[in-house]
Amino acid sequence: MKQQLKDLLSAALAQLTAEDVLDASDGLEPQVDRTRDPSHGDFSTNAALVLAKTAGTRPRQLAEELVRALPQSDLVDRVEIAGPGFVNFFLAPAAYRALVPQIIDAGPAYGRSDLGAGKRVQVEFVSANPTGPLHVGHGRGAAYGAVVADLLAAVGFDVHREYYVNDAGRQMDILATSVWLRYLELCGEELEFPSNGYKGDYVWDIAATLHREHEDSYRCAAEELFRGVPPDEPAGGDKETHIDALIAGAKRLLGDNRYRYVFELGLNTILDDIRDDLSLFGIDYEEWYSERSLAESGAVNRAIERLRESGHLYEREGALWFRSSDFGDEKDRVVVRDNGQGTYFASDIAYHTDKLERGFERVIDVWGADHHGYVPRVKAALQALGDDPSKLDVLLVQFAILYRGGEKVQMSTRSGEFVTLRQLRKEVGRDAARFFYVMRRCEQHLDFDLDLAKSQSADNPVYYVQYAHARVCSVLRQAAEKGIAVEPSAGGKNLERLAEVHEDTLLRTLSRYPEVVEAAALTEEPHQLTHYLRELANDFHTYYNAHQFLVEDGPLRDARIKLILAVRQVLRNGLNLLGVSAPESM
RNA sequence: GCGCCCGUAGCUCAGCUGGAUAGAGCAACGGCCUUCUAAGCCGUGGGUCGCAGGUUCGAGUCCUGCCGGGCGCGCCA
Repeated sequence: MKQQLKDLLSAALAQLTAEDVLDASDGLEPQVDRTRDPSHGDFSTNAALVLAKTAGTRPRQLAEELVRALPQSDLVDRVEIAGPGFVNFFLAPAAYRALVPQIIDAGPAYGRSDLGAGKRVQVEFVSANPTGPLHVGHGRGAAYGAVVADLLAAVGFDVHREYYVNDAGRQMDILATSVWLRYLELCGEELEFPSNGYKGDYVWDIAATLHREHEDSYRCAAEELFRGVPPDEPAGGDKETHIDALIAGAKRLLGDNRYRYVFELGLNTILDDIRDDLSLFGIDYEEWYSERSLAESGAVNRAIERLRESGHLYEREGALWFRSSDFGDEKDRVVVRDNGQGTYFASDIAYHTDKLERGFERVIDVWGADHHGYVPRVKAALQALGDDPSKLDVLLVQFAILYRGGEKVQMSTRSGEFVTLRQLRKEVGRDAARFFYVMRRCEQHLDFDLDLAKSQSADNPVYYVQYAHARVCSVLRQAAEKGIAVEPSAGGKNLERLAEVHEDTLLRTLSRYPEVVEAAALTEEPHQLTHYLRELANDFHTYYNAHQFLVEDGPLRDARIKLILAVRQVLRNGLNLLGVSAPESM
């Protein structure tokens, strides 16, 4: 609808340009907006106000010219000029009613478009280190990224969902060592578990697997391992040097193959868990991209070489630095450490150039807001390598704070006492979790009220929307029991009987859905969709309470059933985009 | 100290990228079930849009400076 009005307006502007009322250079994109106040019509344009200055006329006078130049259309009932020079469009009621068969016929396709024209977009999200199960903090990025991806797909982009697996680096070595230490304990060795190790129960589980499959063949004496290792922090030492020494000891005592095996066992067990967890959360990826593969394929070295050749690297204090401050970063960054090891940043440079080399026209990274300081350096690297940094869009998601009984739920990752995404899903259910996570703008801190998410009441927005869907289904069941034939394919027949205010409101809301999906997709703001669905559900519940659907009057009944069929379709489509189920009964 | 994000009703948040008289939901109060699910609906009250300037026909929205809160400023990932 909005698009059709834009087309009409463009035609009028072209007409006025031809008449020399407007200058061709004025030609800006005509803007058509929904009105807030129904007395201002359905849509309005401020074109006359915007163009008046350059056209050298008064806004209201230009508005009159504009109205005169507007082509005739069945869509528009009448046009008014109001206020300082707004042109208000009042749409024909028939145009709204015609939506009902359009929605029913389109089915799941209603609201989808080809705006993206098949352009390839990559959305990388979650990408949590595979050092433990996903916790509730990851959940928000997961839900948010998934919905952004689905929205972009809905408006016609070719979307590639990707999880960057950080399967290299020290954190993984700490995990492998933690597993092995637990294994040694299972073998009967007595040892002091490092304060910086991973202490979660899942580490015991992986160790148990190792012990079950290989019994004592990975065992060595704990004294041998700990001999010469500098003291841990509680013992007055440094926890970092302590654990690094233990890692080195594990590698030495196990040898390459056995160390590798423990490492892989930990990685794969956790990765399988994450994959399973996300899948149960309704999230599946096109690709799981290994960080390690970047080093193994030489991509990291290639990226570093390209930076060197273009003169953006220098050596200092034994390390290799990237002069990112030349590209707006606040200081330069190390890419190769003095011990010869590449940094995480070096992998990330290679990863991001690889993304662009794979031909994505747009690359979206969903990160936790605590990583915001990292954005300038990645963009700097892309620019230094001659790539276009504007192709990369980093969406920073603020933290979610859980509340239970009005109290903050405490979380700490290392101690293993965190609340996992699995536990959350178990507690509030997938639907509530998915919905709550995307209810707020991503820049906004999220207060996640566990009690509310679980409550089966009107306060709970998920149930509120789902209940509207179930109610429609219930009415249709009743209709079937009464032997009332529903003919969704009967086109616009009887629809002129829809004349109640509640029906008007509902039709207007239904007509907005494609605009909402488009806006939510282009601004990467899923919350627009959750707000819309609540509104649509509200309009439906209001209608439900005000009018009987299964009335004696056959044609009226038919019209109303078609209307609520359309409502059901839009509720379904919207919930589906959010990854939330649309139950037939509740 | 520097950087990013936030500040709108008692609480949690929208506000369509600068438009017309700032909106929802909770919470409070008052109504509505012999009728398709009351997991619902209707009504009432509630605001210095953190503060001060600026930009213009027009600012909650844009620019500057303060104030308050969160996060970040590793050769960790």
